[in-house]
Amino acid sequence: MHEDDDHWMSAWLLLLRTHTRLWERVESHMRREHGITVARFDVLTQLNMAGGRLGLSDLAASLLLSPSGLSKLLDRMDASGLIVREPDPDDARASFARLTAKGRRLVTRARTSHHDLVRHLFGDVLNEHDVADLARVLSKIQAGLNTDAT
Amino acid sequence: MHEDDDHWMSAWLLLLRTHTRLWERVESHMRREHGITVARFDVLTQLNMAGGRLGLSDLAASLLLSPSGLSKLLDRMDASGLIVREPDPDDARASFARLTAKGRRLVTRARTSHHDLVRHLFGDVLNEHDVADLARVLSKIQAGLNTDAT
DNA sequence: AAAGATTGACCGGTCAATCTTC
DNA sequence: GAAGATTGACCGGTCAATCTTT
Repeated sequence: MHEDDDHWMSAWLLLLRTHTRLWERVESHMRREHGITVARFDVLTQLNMAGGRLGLSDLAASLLLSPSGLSKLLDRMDASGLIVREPDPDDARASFARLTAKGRRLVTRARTSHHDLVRHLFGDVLNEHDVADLARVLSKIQAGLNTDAT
Repeated sequence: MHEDDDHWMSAWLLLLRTHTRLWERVESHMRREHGITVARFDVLTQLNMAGGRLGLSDLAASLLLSPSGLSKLLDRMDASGLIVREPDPDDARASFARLTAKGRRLVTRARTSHHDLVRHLFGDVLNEHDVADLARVLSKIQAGLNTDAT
């Protein structure tokens, strides 16, 4: 009841380590193959799924990103010609981000390759049972996070 | 066989999201309760486990951190009085990082609280079976990462 | 030449403060 | 006053280039 508590810590460290290594792999792949970071790809993906345009607040929420973090990311993506900002005609405080043609081309091209990589990283080593277990456990953790106000 | 491929992507996104939220929780806890970031706490923990002193290369490797990343982190921790650098008498190229008294006090104080938080985040929602499943699946993923040179 | 470490330029992110509009 | 967004100061991290020592 006292030494075995390390199970939780081991699980936490394993999760951290796995995330870091997976992230590195995906990041370097996207950079090498498409000259784009995952953060930018995620923005492009959200915009693409939303039909090409999305309000900044919605975008920030869907990306689990702070407003200021998004603002700066969009600055850099704007400078790279991947997106543009558009005013909201119904509310002068609000803005939209819109995919440029370049941004749309990039996300279209990168989508399949990214999908294949993830399938490779997970599918080559996990069976359906593994994936189900992973999803179940991670969902439980998330539920716990939403519940308690610690 | 074609629509079900999204299982891998869903798992990947769930892993990302869970990691992000857990990290935020732990980070804000450490900052609030101990005035320290997780990155710094991890350095202190490694040094403490090694008896107070560790070579920079070893430290970087154990933290899954690049040499330059560690160098800058140590600069900031040095400025905060948490560690000091020491020359290696046997190799003038190499350096050690050593815990200061302040650093040791901090890691000692924070250790229990950090441990309790992790036990809370995992232990309150997962049973032994869940943890075993999580560890098994994450280990499989890690093994796949080590194997392929993609 | 290779190894250990650092520096400069950059990316991505937070928080607190601010500005404008609602 | 609250909401949407941005800015400045900062943390943490990578990569490429560099310096010193081996």
